[in-house]
Amino acid sequence: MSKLQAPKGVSEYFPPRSQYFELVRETLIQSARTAGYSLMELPVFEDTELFKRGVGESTDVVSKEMYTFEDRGGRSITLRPEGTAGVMRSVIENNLDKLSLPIKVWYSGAFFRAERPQAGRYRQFYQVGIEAIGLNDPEIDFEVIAVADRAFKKLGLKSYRLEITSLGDAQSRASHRKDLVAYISKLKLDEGTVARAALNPLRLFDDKRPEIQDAMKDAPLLLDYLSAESAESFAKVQELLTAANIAFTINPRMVRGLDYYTGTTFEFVSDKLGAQSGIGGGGRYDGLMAELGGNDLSGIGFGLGVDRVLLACEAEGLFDTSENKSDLDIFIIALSASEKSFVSNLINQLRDKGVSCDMAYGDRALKGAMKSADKSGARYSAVIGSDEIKSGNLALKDMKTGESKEVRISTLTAEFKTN
RNA sequence: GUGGUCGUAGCUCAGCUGGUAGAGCACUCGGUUGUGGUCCGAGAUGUCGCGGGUUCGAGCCCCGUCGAUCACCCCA
Repeated sequence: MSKLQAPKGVSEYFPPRSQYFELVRETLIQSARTAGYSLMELPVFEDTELFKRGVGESTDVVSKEMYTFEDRGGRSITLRPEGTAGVMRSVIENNLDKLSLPIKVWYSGAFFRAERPQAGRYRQFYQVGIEAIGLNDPEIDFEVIAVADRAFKKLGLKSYRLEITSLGDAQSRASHRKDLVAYISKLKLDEGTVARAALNPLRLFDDKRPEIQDAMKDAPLLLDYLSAESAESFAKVQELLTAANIAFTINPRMVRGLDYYTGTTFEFVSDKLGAQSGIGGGGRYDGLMAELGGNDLSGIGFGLGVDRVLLACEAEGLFDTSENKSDLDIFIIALSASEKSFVSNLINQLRDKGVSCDMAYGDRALKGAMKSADKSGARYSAVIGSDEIKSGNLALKDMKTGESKEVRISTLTAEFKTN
C-alpha cells in the first residue's frame, strides 16, 4: 500500500510560501487592472477542437502535451494548455466584439501541459494573462509589453531581459519562408530535425545544439523580409519602448511555441532560472479570431508564468523570509480557562468591525501562549484575566517595541481604525 | 518523450569498505506567583520514498517502481 501523493509535476503553494505566490499573482493582476483590463473568468476545460484549431496541430503543445479525455457524453475535452484560445472563443460566442474596441481583458488561473516536469516546468501551472482585441496599433503592442514590465519592476525584479521581434504579416512570412526552406534544404540534418523543420522551419533558430546554431548562422532572417507596413509598426513599438525606458534587445531568431503569433512578438527571460527561463511572453495574433469562426480582428496579449516569476523573485532574494509577515492587528490570550469564552466573544466582535485578530486556543501556559502570539506576527498582543474583565481595561502590548499601554476593552476597535 | 543525478526526523543534512540510525534548526515542556523574541535545561520525533532480491545480517549492494532534480526537447 503506497501513501497518497500529488500527481506528478504539479506545483503546490502552502504557508508560509503561499503568501509570496499570492503577492506575485496579485501584482501581475494589479498591473493589468491599472491599464484598464477587466476580468475574464473562463473554464479550465474546453472542446479539444478549440486548441487544435487555435493553437495549431503542428505545435508540440497540441500534438503531445495536451490532457485530453472523453467526458461522459462522449465529447472530447481538453484541459486548457494556454489562455488565448479560450478568451477568443468566449469573445466570439458572447459577441463581445460588437461593443467598443479594443476589448481589454485579463485572466488568471491554472493551465495544463503533460510535459516531463522540471523546476519551473509543471504539468499544472499558473498564468496571468491579458488580451487586447480588435485593434492593430503599435501603441497597444507597447501597452501590453509595458503592463508586463511594470509588474516585474513593481515586484523588484532586475535580472531579466525583454526580447522582441516581429513576425511580420502573412506576406512577409511567406517570402521569408521560401528562402529559409531553401537554405535549410542544403543543410545536413538528422531525421527528427528535418521533421521539425518541415512543420515550422523557424523552429530551427531556437535549437540549442551548437552544431545547429552554427548551421543556422547565415540563415535568412524574417526581420529582413518585413513589409514596409510591418517594419514601420515594429519601429514604432521600439520607439515607444525606448521613450518609456523599457530596455529590450531585438532577437530575430526568437521563436514562439504557439503557431498563431504574427507581428510584434516578445519574451521576458530571467537569467536566474536555468533552462526554464521564460517568465512571460506573448505577441500579436492576426487571423486567430477568424480561424475560430469570428470576425477577422487582430489581437495581442501575453501570458506570464506565476510559478516562474515567483521562482525568479526568490532567486533574486526579493522576499525577506525571516520576518513574520501577517495581517493580524492583535492576538489575545486568555489567562485561564475561565476567560476563554470572554476572549472568544471579544475577538468575534472585533472581527465584525473589521479588526483582524486571533486568540490563543488550547490550554497553553502563558509563556507558550505568548510564543504563539509572537509567531502569529500580530502587531499587538493582550492578556485577559479576571482583573481585566473586572476593570474593563487591558494592557495593549506592542510586539515590536515591547511597550504596552492601558486601553478600555470596549473601545479597543478605535486603536486600529487609524491603521 | 531522451539522457544524467538524487530520495535518511517538520526543514537542512551526516551516516567510514553492509552489523536494524544521528547533528543543527524547528517543535513541546521547564528555569516558582500574569507576558514573546536572547540564554540554559529536559523531552518527543523516523515502516532510512515504495516493492522485490542478494546476505547470517542492508539506510548502505542489485532489480523494479514512484517522485524530485539537471540538461535536451519544449515552454510559462
